[in-house]
Order: sequence, then structure tokens, then C-alpha cells
Amino acid sequence: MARAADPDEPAGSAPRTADPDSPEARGGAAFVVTSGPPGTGRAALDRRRILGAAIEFIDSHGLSALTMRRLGAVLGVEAMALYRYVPGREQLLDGVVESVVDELYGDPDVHMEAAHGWQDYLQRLAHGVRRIALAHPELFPLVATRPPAAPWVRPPLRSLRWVESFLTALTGSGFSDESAVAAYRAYSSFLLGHLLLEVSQKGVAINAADTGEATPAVDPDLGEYPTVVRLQELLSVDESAAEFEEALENLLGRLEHVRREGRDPRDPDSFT
Amino acid sequence: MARAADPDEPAGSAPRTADPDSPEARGGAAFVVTSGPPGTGRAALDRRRILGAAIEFIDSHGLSALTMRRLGAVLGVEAMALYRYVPGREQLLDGVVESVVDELYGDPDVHMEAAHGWQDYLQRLAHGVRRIALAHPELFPLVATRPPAAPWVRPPLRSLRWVESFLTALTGSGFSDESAVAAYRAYSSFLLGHLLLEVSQKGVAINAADTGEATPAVDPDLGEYPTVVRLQELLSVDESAAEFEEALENLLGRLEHVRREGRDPRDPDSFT
DNA sequence: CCGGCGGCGTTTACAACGTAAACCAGCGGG
DNA sequence: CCCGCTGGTTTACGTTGTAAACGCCGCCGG
Repeated sequence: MARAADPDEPAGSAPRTADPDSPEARGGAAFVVTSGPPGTGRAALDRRRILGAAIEFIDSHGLSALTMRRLGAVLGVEAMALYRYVPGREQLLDGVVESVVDELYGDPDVHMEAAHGWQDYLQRLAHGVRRIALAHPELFPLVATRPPAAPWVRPPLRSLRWVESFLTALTGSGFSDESAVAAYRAYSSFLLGHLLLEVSQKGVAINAADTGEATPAVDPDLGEYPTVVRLQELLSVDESAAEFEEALENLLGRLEHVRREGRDPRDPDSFT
Repeated sequence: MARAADPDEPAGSAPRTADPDSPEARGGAAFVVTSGPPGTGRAALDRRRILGAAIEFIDSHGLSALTMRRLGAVLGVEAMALYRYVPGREQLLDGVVESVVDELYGDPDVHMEAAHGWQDYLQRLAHGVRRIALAHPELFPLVATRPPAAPWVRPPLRSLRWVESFLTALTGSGFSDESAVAAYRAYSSFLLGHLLLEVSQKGVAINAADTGEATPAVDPDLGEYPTVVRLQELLSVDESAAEFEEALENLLGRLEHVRREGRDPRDPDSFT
């Protein structure tokens, strides 16, 4: 009911193949800079470049490998040079997550106003965030975990600008204030849960893929857990895209319910 | 529809006060050990004691403050002594999350079999996990973030024993194998999202409480975001318990749907 | 033309971290 | 008696984040 067409693909594609939110062909990123010869990639060093390099670095080497000195080396510069542009490592990470969620603004499939109805708006937004999460699996836990600026700005939609967009979109589409806020919360936690789980699973999958051969039977002693072994096949298949879609649909349905229930009684309701 | 009575409280308590899952009166925990005089708390030093101390330490000083040397000091011992019982810091953290989720086994309100129906089972389990999350807000992000042992063991229910319990509970209550697995995923991500958001919010709240005075109006320039300021009041109220309950109810309803739809067609269905 | 000066990157330095390796105190069994 | 094991300590090393001082170099007023 009331589902917006998938923004990327022709409708009705097979559910198993070609996740529309997955990054198309991001190569393995051979990126072995390790303080390459000076003169490589030297270019003025401003804050944006630093953040960009940090993102690239985390994406390809993992968060724990990011170190001031190493990041400096990637940029062909000494560690301390970074401190001219960033107060410290912690704030650098803050900047990184900010940069990453800012990718939403550049996404043409995500709109800031609910021009085609609030369901379309939420659907596009959700997929936009999912695209980000899948593009930066190492980073997304950070996005989710880092304390929000204000207590009420909940993780995935970190910027106030998006919260504003969200709330106006919903209140402009027949949601009462209370319902809009409730919707915001439900939506946030839905996104966070699904995406965090998805990227963590993906992360494990690739880690297992680059070290081991190919699903080497089972690692621990599974003797105690017959049901787990019986369902192992089913548990291993990756249906994240479909599950995401379905849970999102369900959430939207639930929100429609909330919307109809909770029209602001004191406020004459805007169109329909 | 089909909701199990709240395991802790008499039904119908006021929604605003007295969250049944919140730790009753966890004091501010003045715990300034910082290498107290030796002879304090000296007792044989085994792995369990170490993990316990680590948990206590993280709960009261935050994850980033936990250091091998400091943990040693708390236990009245030199840092290197810990390495007799724990291979390294990373594994210590693994042990910590394992210990924390093991609290579920000791929780009398959480059952490992669905003796009173699967809805009751899931409800009790969810509240059990929520209790853990609220008791260890600094730790829960770690529980959520740490890569699971096996790819299919998704975060909040980390141990295979619980996965086994979950799956047998559901398959024993009329879920097909596929439905049980789908339910497992939906349930996991639901728990993860809600609880992670809740603790992160809580964390910010207490951080703000111990540094600032009392909600000093607004921090950044809110001029650009009129809807946010208008709804600030609503956004600030903490309805986590009620929201959790409602979302959980909704999920259970959805799972009931899944259960009825997706009975295993080839397998003669077990009772009802 | 030139002297200084401000922005930007480097050097040096330090405390704290995780951890390897050697060391040492007891102590129970040949 | 001494041997070796168990459990804790000492020492040491490499790496981290970051403070502070230093040096280069291009710009700008005299």
C-alpha cells in the first residue's frame, strides 16, 4: 500500500540480485600510500581535503587503523600539520561523520521537501541513508554511536537541517506535532537498527572472505545447538535488501495509522 | 492484540513514571579508586573478577577511560598481571560483552523456553535485554558494535545459546523455519535500534547534566530551524519506555502475521 | 629594495598506552 | 634440598595523541 516506486531501478526487479542501494563497483582500493614520495597528491591541504582523506582511509583500512601520523602521511604531510585545521582526533572524527551524512545533500534521489507525499519522502530518505551506510560500512557504527550534538537529535539523521526537513515534511502532510515527533523517533530507531545490523554483518562477511577460503564449515563447536545448525543455511543468506524494504513498508503503514489517529485536535488539519 | 502482561509490574501503570526496566537506584558511584592502598579489595584475581571490575569501571568512568594499567590499579595489581587471564585488551572487551549478555541467564523474568507462548517469550526477552542496556549504557554500544563471532549471530543476542533458544521457541510455536529466521532478524534489528538510540540519548542527558546547569536554553544557532524550535519541547520529553512498548507490540503483531502466512508448506504444522 | 610578519608545515618532546620478555617470590613434590 | 610451576612485578620498546618551539616563505608597508 502506498509505496513509492523505487527511486533507482525499473520497478519489479528480481529481489535477490542487484541491491539498488549498494555501491556499484567500488574497487578494492589499492591505496598503499604509506608515505609515498613527496610531490604525490600534494595540494594545499585544507579541512575538506583532510576529512575526505580520512573517510577514504577509514573505508579502506578500517577505523582503528586511522592515526594522525598515518593520515598525515597519506596527505604527504607531517601529523602535526593536521592540527592547524582540526582541533584533535576526536573532533576530526566528528567532522568525518558530519561529512558523511552531508552526502545526503548531494543525493539527487533524496528530496528535502515532501513534494510527492510523505511516504515518498521517507522512502527516499531511508534509501539515501542506507546507501551511505553501505558505502561506508566501517564508518556507520561511528555515525550511530557518536553522541549527538543536541540530546534530541538522534543518530542517523544527525544534522538539525535534516530534522527540520523531516518534521516540516510530516507536519505539512497531515501529521500533528506529536505524531510527527513520534514518527521521527520510530523512523530513527528503525533506520539505526536495520542499517547497523546490516553493515556489521557485511563487515564480518568481508573479513571472513579475505582471510578464510569459503565458508569453512563451522568454527566453534555447534554440537549444543541443533536448531542453529539445521537453520544455518537460512541464517546465512543475505536478504537485507528485502528485509529492509519490508520493514520500511511496515513502518510506513504504522505511521499512516499514527497520522490518522493523531491529528492535532486543536489545530484545523491541513488538506485532507 | 495478544499482548503478554508486563512481566514486572502490575498492568496499567502510568506511562510516564517508573520505567520497569530502569535500574532502581544506581547511585552516582563515587569510585575514585585510582590505585588505592594495597590490601584493598585483594582477592585472588581470577578471570571473573577481572571482567567484573572492568564492567564496573566502564559503567562509572566510561569506555574510553578503561586502560590496562588503570584496571590493574583498581584490582590492586600491576597491569601486566591481567595478561595471565586475558590475552589482550581487545579480548578483554569481548569477555566483557559476553559477561554482560550473560546477565540474561541470571534474570528470573527471562525464560529460555516459550512456556507461556512465543509472544510472552519475546516480550520477556526484549525487556531483559533492555534492562541490560539501561544498566550499562556505556557498554551497550560495544555490545552492538563488536563484530559477532559468526556472521549470522547478530548483535544484541550474541550467544549461540540464545539464538538456539530463540529459534526453537519460535519453530516450536508454529513458525516455519523461514519465518523463524525472518523473525529473528526483525527482532534483532528492532532491539538494536531502539536500545542503542535510547542509551545514546541517556548518555548525552547525563553528560549534559553533570557538566552544565539545567538545559541552558539552546546551544547552537537555531534560527534556521523554526520547526525544530517549535517542537523542541516535544522532542525533549523522554517517552522511551512507552515507545519501546508500542514498537514491540507492533513487531509482535507483525510477527504473528508472518507466522500465520508462512507456515512451512511441506512440513505438517505443529499444534494449532 | 627590504625588513618583518603572519600563515603553514616541521621538529622535538613528553606522557600514556598496549604488550613482549625477563625476572623473582613463594611453595608443593621428587 | 632443590626443582620447576604459578602468579605477580620490572623493565623495556614501539606507537599513539598532542603541546611547544622552531623554521620557511611569500606578502606588504616603508
